[in-house]
Amino acid sequence: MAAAQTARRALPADEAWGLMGELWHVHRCAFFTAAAEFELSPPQAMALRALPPGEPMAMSALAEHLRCDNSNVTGIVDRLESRGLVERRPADHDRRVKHLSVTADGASIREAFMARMQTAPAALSERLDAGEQRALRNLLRKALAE
Amino acid sequence: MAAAQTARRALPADEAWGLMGELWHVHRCAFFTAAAEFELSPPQAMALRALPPGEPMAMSALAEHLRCDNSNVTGIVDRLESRGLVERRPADHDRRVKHLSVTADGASIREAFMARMQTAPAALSERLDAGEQRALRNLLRKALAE
DNA sequence: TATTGTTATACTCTATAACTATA
DNA sequence: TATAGTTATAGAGTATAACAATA
Repeated sequence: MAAAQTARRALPADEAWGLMGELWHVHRCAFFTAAAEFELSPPQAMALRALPPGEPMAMSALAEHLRCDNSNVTGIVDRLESRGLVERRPADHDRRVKHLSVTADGASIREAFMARMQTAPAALSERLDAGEQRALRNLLRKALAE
Repeated sequence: MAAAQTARRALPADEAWGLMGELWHVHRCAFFTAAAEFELSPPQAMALRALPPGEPMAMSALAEHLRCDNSNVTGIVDRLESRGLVERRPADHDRRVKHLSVTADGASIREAFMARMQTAPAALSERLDAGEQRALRNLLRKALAE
């Protein structure tokens, strides 16, 4: 039992996961910084990211995506809507459901925000050479395939 | 300019970073779930993680680590202290400074929490074979060296 | 009756500014 | 006077429960 735990803990995947935790920290800070630049709170930024232009989403679907209760989404969307970044519309098939979609302003901020987020930190782009970067990308592609 | 941006965007490191964003999401959920299991709010869990047993830390240092204002730390530590997980003590060299340290209970919860967090998700431990896991670990070690 | 979204409530996190107690 | 931490205040996120409109 103890031996099994030790073996489990010794998996390179676990150490890789721990190292990714550090990158996670970096990513987290990058996310907060980028969100603040656009005057978005973290949940607002997550919501905007979850709303690709032209793909309306129900409030409950957004709540599921944000992993929070429906009731929270009301306030988060209220604030995005008051800034004119998203809009609500009753769904055609069921008038209880409200469909969210990004406005033109929202789409433009969304794109700028996501472009800002997609630049790798120096740890990746400078400390790894081109071949190593490709190797890392390929391993992650495989891990996340499907 | 546009060409340079395109070149920059095409770096494998950027794509790797994007893929890591997905893993980040997984890690984020794992973190929230693990924190909730121990009835810790996310900032409380981050604070506990920042306090290795036997290494007291000033309130302001913890604030810096959590990247929030000093005033927030007061409340976060209040709640941890009321559960008996950490304790405050005026520092010897300067009685304005308060040193935080985990109690025995705090250290035990901290260890369990961190053990819970260090297990890699299936995406890493099952979809990659042992050699690939080692390769991933080595690349991340290099990226994060020092 | 069941479901979608809202409202009400209570607690936590967050930043700013004013305060205290030390230095 | 300058600094470490606290308190006061206000806004935002969170969950639970009760509610409205619709199905």
